[in-house]
Amino acid sequence: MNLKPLSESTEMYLKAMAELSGRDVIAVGRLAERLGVTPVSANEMMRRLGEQGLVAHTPYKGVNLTKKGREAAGNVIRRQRLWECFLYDHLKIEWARVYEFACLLEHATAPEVTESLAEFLGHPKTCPRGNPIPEADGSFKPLDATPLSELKPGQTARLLAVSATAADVLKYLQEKNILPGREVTLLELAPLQGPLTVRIEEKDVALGLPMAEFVLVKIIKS
Amino acid sequence: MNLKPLSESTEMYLKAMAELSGRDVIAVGRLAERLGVTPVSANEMMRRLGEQGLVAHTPYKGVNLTKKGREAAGNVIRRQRLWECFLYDHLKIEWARVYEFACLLEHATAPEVTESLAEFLGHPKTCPRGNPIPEADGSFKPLDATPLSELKPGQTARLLAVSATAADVLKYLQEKNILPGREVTLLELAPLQGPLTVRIEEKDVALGLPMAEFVLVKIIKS
DNA sequence: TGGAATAATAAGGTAAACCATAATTTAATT
DNA sequence: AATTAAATTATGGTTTACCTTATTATTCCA
Repeated sequence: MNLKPLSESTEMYLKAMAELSGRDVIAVGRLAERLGVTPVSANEMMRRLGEQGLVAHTPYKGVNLTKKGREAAGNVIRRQRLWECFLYDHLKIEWARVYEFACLLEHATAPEVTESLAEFLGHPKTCPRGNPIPEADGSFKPLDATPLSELKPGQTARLLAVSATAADVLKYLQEKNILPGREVTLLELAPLQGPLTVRIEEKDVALGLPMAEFVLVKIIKS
Repeated sequence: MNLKPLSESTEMYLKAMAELSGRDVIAVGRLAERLGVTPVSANEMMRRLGEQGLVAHTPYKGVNLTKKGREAAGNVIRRQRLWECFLYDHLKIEWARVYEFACLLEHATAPEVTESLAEFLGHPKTCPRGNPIPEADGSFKPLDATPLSELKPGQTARLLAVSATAADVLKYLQEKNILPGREVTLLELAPLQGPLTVRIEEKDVALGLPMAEFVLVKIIKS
């Protein structure tokens, strides 16, 4: 299938695209922002990935992963999340830092190692952030969940996953106990994109709207 | 200490130098050969590493690691060999392939991860190839051993370590059961740099002289 | 001491993935 | 329809680590 191994940079782009796309096209600008590069750089990269058949680019509309690209992205995400499990469960690395360390390792992992690791870990279904781990063939589907930002005041939900990846965001969430498995109740939603106040583990925590979008929940009580 | 992380390429050069140097200077040509680059490229790299204070280069004589370079190399080798342990003991990766996979991982391993891994593994002293694992501070000393190539016919020795790294060499050694811990007896040494014939695990095996230099033993019976 | 082999340097080139700046094109909104 | 914002393309530049070919310097050995 894949003749050449993908470059680290390529893998990062694919992963970002998979994490970003519900199913509609992705604005190249948003992608650039997420990866911390200029729109010009992201555009150049989209051309390259287009030539490799990994992404479909409709100028002025946006980009999308092709079947091949989606599969490659799934593989990268699989590796990443398996390493997250290992680092968290076995090496006892701090929850908030697991992502960044796994991100380094993911690009240096041969397929044989990935599958042996999955075996070693007992084929986990989710990473410590609660996100599902793609199958060995690269297939995956997005988590069926609601962003915390869409909760109505008074509703209670089970925290399913944190899709954030930025170290400072993860650090904040860890400190405030906003972790998968916990129960959250939305107490108040300030107007004008204001912060949400949620109750979690007996404590009240304020969350900005953008951060609340990274927190995925399943409503259990209205 | 180390402000910037070293590049992957830099790490490979340092590691190769540490593995190559008994204690005397290393000919740049030999280094180039080992790394599979041209002498010109290796020379350029030596200039760069010299500027960073990692190697001392005496033109027309050879290169040597500085204290700083040796420490950095020790760190790289430590990471590498810890991963070898993990891949072999826990992931059950084939002995001959452990080195190459660990080599990929070593460049993507943060110090926190290295130390947690060491802890997880129970602070092993040697890698599956029998080579000692440097300390957390990067210090290490070469194994006190004799190359198999220096044995006299009739002598028996305990196999301590395999310093080879090339995949095909490791594969051959694995197939012939030339592994750390085994007992070997040198049966015959053909003249003119000819092959050695050794008895190991009840079988007779022929080894070229260059390969025998990669096999380190401790003589136990003359 | 004179070559041969080895080492070093010089000069110019490649590829990937960035960058900035500026110009152009398209889309979206009023 | 005109304006503005966003996306794209064009140019030219940077860094790292390679490469080739050619030239010069040194060391070693006979």
